[in-house]
Amino acid sequence: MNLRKISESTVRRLSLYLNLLRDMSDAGTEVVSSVDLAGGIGTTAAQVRKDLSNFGSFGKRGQGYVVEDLRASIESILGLVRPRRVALVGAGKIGSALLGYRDLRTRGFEIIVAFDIDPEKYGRKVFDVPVLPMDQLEQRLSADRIEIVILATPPAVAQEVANRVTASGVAGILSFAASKLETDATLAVRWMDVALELEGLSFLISAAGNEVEES
Amino acid sequence: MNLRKISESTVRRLSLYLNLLRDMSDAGTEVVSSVDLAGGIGTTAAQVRKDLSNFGSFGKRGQGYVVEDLRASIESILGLVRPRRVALVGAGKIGSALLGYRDLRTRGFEIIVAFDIDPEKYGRKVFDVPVLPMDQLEQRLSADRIEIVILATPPAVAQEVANRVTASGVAGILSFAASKLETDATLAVRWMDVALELEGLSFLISAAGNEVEES
DNA sequence: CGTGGCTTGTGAAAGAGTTCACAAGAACAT
DNA sequence: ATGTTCTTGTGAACTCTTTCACAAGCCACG
Repeated sequence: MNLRKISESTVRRLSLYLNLLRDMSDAGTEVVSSVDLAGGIGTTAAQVRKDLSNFGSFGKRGQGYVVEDLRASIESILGLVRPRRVALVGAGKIGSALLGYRDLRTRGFEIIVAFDIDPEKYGRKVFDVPVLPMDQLEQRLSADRIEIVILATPPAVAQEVANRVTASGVAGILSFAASKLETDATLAVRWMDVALELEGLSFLISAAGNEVEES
Repeated sequence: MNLRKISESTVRRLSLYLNLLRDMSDAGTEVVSSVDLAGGIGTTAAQVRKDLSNFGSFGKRGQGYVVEDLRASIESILGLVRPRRVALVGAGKIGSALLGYRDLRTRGFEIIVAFDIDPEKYGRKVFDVPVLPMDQLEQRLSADRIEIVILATPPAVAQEVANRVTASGVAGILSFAASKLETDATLAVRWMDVALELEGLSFLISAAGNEVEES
């Protein structure tokens, strides 16, 4: 084993393996091979083994991997031994949808609290999560030991919220605002952007027509 | 110029350039250099030029790129000359949020129609988009010449819907269901999964503690 | 207890993607 | 015209990721 730089693609695949392993676990499967795992997520067996080999040796030669054990190992690698404490900023359409999204909890993320500027929105609970006014942000992020913030605000205020969040001990941000965020290098940031994914599809669709042209 | 295999990362960056160029266009900026573009999305100037060089030559040496022209060129590359016709399957929490998400339209995607199995949901309009029962799916996908389907159904039915969609001339699917989809190779598919992104953040957060260990 | 069938873990090779570095223009001033 | 300054476009070098291929190990069965 040898912990170096782990690539983003490897981490992404670890998540996919984990999903698969949880399904297998529910289905009662006890042992799985790298071929099965590869087939289940659409990659190669060698890739699966290389991915895992970054973190140690989890299988038995000639046998494969014990589903429960590998599941637990990957959960540990991904830092999911206990539920992660998450907060949501922006209880608009997307934000509210996330509050009701039960899959988050089953996959190890607990939305503890939400924030919004709009008095129409704060002061009540949405799907059991209290929505608070923005002026309580810093205070509650620290008090509730929030690790990750989901940013579902209009793009115009995303940067400002990101700044306030950074100062409150939060370690990661998942942003639904397309705009780039300037943040402290210690803060992990990811983006989700529906339009960007659709643009990717649009490109593939057009390319299918135009095809290759060497020059 | 030389159209080969374009990498996913390149396409992703093209989207980011496009966003930036639209903002610049709105702000009245007329000319932009590869350095500016790189700074705006967090990459290097060489990368910007390499990305663009896949598709032709869009700038003037010594001068940079004309914002309006480059914007139009990238829109054309991404197949966004006219709005893409999109349908939504599953008008639940996430689905409804998407129907109200105006950014989609401004970025070139028009949700023409939505579908749901639940009689409580179909038969009305949500944010001006008609929600229809599932049994009209194939018929309307063809009639409305839908190019892309957004899948926001429970994971259990995602595969079944994907099958029905494939048979209706649709070219791409954007799925919010974590599960893998078996589809025709001609169909372009992308996934969005909040929990997967959170898992990626969780990994980075843990890694920050454990740090590197060479062996 | 040895042989055969199977699957892991991993160096080495191949393939992709990114960065470097510089020649080829383009505008402008003198 | 000529020189200066600036920025693109692009081979070549480099780095990172994936694939290949095989020794090492485990189990079952005779």
